[in-house]
Amino acid sequence: MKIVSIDTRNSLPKYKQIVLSIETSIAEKRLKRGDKLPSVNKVALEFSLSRDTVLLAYEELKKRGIIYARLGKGYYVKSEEFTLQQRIFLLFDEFNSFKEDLYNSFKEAMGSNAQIDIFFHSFNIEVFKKLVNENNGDYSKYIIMPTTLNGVAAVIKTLPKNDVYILDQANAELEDYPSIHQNFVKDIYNALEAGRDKLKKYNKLILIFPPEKQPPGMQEGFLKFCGKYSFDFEIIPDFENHGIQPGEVYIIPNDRHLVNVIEQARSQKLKIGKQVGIISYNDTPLKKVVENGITTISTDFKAMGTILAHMILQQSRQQLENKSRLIERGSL
Amino acid sequence: MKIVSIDTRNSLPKYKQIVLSIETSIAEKRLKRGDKLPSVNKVALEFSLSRDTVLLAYEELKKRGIIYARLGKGYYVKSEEFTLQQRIFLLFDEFNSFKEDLYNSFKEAMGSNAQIDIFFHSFNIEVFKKLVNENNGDYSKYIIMPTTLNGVAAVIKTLPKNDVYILDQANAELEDYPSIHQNFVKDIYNALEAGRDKLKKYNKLILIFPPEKQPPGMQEGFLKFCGKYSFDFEIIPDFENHGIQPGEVYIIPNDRHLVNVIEQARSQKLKIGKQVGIISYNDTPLKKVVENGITTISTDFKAMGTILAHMILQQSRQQLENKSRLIERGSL
DNA sequence: TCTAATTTGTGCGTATGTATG
DNA sequence: GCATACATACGCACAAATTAG
Repeated sequence: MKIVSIDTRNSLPKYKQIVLSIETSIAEKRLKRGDKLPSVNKVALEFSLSRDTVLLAYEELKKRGIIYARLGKGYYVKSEEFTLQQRIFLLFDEFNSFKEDLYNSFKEAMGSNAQIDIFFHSFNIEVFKKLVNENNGDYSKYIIMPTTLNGVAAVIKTLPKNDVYILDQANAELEDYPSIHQNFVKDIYNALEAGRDKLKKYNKLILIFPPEKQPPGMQEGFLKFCGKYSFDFEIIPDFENHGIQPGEVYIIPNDRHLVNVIEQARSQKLKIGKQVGIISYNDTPLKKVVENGITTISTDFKAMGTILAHMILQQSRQQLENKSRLIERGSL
Repeated sequence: MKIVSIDTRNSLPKYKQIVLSIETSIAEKRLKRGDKLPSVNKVALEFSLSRDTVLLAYEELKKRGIIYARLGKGYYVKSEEFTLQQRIFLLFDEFNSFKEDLYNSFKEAMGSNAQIDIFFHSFNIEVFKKLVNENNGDYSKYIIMPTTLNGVAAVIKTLPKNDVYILDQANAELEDYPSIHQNFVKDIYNALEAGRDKLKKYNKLILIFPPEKQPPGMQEGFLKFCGKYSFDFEIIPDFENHGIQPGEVYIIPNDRHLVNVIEQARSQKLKIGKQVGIISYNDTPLKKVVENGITTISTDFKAMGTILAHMILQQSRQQLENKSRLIERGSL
């Protein structure tokens, strides 16, 4: 990694890019107090810049007290303590309430020295491509939630490799990038296993699974569990006027379906938690108090945001699985 | 074929001819992403135009996201796809689930020919100022939710006057701008009046009101209603280990407090809708099925988004109050 | 001690976009 | 449409300090 790097596509003024890249080098400990910076002439020559542009950057750093000059010798690092302003590109799939916890905890953990811009691709690859292309070069970090979109890997690879983080979904083509994601296969399997004692009083598992929006791993883990423990099962894409048979357990990723199932159960006078079981995805405060509480399989989005921020601040590059658990309540 | 060409006999305004000829050049691949446009001075000189005319054209192209400027260098092609007629700057206060409906209905009603970028000021005037300044000039419309921040008016006034829309809050200093907002005073007053028959079986109204986050009008309307109909009342900033007396009605803008109140009522074995009343703010699907349904005062955020989009598409400049209503359910 | 090469420091001119009146 | 001040970027010339030979 070089001390100075500039990108002509970047809309940031060149002298500011130089300032930023030197600050980054110091923050990442590639430059330490007393180290000599590359000379003005060298930098100008290497990047085909005017001497004055480089000079402007060095003067700026001098003004901020980060470096000092010795006439006839060179520029040297004076201080390692300053706050580096980060600009973060955060690309979500869609606007929904589960992003709220993630965003807030991420923002909080990044502290005041980060500006975070949020974008949504809405499961549209063209929008995805456009957003990535148009913002490439303008940010210090790129955090991307690719979800189940096809063709994302090629687009992501056009971004600066060291500044990209993958959120929420693992993907074979993106395994070189640091990431924090849910393991959907494992999560649903483990959750069902954790609730197996309670599942025994039911005789059929039904997954409400609209395939475009939900990650395929969910289905895979569900099938794996049903196979292993010989449960009768069904996968339906939607819950519309679907009568409920006593002894069924519904696994419901979407909250609108959850409301439908509860209302249907009530209209059939079926006791939730006795004759019908419900497992919902993603915990929200209200689920604690619906009926006798709704059992949820829940990834801790708050933790996801915090861990992501730490990974960025400490420059660690890991592939982490975000913890998920079964929160047992009265509905199972 | 030149990049820019204008025809004085043409009735089309000169700046629009420039816009059109550059768009054509891009469409015909004579200009590609990253290419430099002829400088403002050159074009002005070549066609004997005022610098301002050329500037107007280039600014128009910038607003549409087709080109961008590098200070001291020139204008460059940013995007080769410019089916997008509108680029919209949407500045929210904070990320929360009620924005979801608003955003989705707005996006839907704007149709495919709009790109919407979302930002959050998090109730911080410095962040607000920075976001507005940095993006001033890059968008065709600016939609802003100023909330209760002081000093926003001066910042907003730096934006192009005809392209600004105010969301969710009215403000005396911003009354010249088109807006769609809740009338918090009227909404809570009318809602309570609508539910007055049911309120009669209770003897005290309690508003849980953390003053920093909630609009002051809410408190004003509450007090007005209590005064007019001689209700005993109390305003508390938080609900922490607050014992419930039978006969109390809680008006709860925040959902975490809602959960606390429900749990407290249950632990005191008080029947919600009989001995304790609850009115919650903002409807969500789950509130239909909590207890026997939670009565909510709810602005239709979905309608707000749709109306906003229509206002923009039809270039109407009105100050509208968004409709709000009391959704009566079992909790009152 | 002299010289050449390297480096910082200073000054001036020109071109371009940005902002304001 | 015109004028003016300002920020960014590039290029050239020259002075002053340091270092290596």
